[in-house]
Amino acid sequence: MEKRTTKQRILDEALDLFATHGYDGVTVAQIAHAVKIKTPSLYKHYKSKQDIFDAILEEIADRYKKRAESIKMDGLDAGKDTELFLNISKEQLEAMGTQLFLFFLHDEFTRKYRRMLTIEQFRNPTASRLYVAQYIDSPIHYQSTLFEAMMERNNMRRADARTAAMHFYSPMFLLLCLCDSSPEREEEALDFVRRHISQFTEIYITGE
Amino acid sequence: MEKRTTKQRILDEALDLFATHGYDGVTVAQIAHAVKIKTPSLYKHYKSKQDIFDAILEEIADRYKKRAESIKMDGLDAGKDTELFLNISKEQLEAMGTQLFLFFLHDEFTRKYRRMLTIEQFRNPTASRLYVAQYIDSPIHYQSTLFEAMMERNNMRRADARTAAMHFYSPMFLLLCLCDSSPEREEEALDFVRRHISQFTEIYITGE
DNA sequence: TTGACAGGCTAACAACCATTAGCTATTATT
DNA sequence: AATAATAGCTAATGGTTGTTAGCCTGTCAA
Repeated sequence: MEKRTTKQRILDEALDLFATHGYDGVTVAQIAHAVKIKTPSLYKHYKSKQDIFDAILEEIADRYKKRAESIKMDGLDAGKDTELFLNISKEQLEAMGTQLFLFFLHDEFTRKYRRMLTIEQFRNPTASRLYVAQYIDSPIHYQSTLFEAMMERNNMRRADARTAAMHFYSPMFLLLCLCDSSPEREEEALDFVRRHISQFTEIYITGE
Repeated sequence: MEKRTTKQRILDEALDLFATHGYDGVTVAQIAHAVKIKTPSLYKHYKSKQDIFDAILEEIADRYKKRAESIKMDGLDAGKDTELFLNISKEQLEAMGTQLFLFFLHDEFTRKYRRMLTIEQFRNPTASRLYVAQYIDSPIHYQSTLFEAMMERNNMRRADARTAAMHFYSPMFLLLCLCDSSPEREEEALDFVRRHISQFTEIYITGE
């Protein structure tokens, strides 16, 4: 029963357009054309252009909330992943990192709405909140608790965990920005990610 | 004689508007109003709205080019700064880093056009090129040559210099993005910058 | 003094935009 | 079978947008 309703297709196509042209750079006619219906038919599903935009933001917020909850259910925050990190080889860690990076880079929905939030963050307070929460605060907080646990067990060089988290995450963030802007440099970015993780573990992770 | 010509004021006000609303979110009437002239008078100075935008991009490219040239004239790339880094205390380094960060954050022109490039990078190839060059490639390249020199003189832990450069720069980049989106968190970001540099030097810089 | 030009203005326009009204066919409910 | 609701369509509208035409005034060189 959960096919691919028109209402959902409107959101998908609108997101696709907003993600490169921004809210003001897209006309309702363009959205309708992408969905293959006539412009006025859009209004059978959403009461305005702004309403479509808001629905996309809501969808993003929902997905984020659900993901955050599922993380908290998997043991106290990063508890489960701490175990993983402890008994992992340097090579496995590198593979894990690149895989995560590739997911963020390639997953179509993730990628499109990251671009949309990047564009809209300066004029839409909700977009700004979501952008900061998802791409800055949340990853750093997650890595932070992970590293704190590892430091306590002496699996990691003792230092400020939040700073270490930033040292781990921010290169990924920068390379994600690079790839969003210049997708043709993906391979180069990936190479950077690998060397980054490798060098990070060499510096921060104790024992072999 | 180089007062503040109307032609230049148009660029300034247009940049101001483009930096928060994006190209499509700004009307020529808004620009004219900000300059305190009537809309059609704009066309005595620029032949179209797009022409105004292109002139801004050109101005950005010019400033960037000049800065790059002046760096290269100061000895071979980062040669001069290498000396500085060698005979600098940890505290001085920290102060230098925060000062540089604050300049990028507070300098009005720098800040506005960074925001504009952020918004326009996905639909304008020139904006994309400038964004990547100025905020990713150029800083990393600069830090890279600096670190290479320092490693050769054993002033720094030997490692891949480009990766080290990313470790040094990317947290600044992330925190700049944070402040652009949430200016009220500047103090927190600044604290992060300090701890980052402090932890970085502890890890990478040899000797005291 | 004359004349060219720069730089402002008002008036106007065609194109485009988001949105509404109202018709119709299909589907679901009673 | 009758009815209501859904979701598409065409046509139209009022407002806005970028842009042009053409007028007027002050400046300055010839």
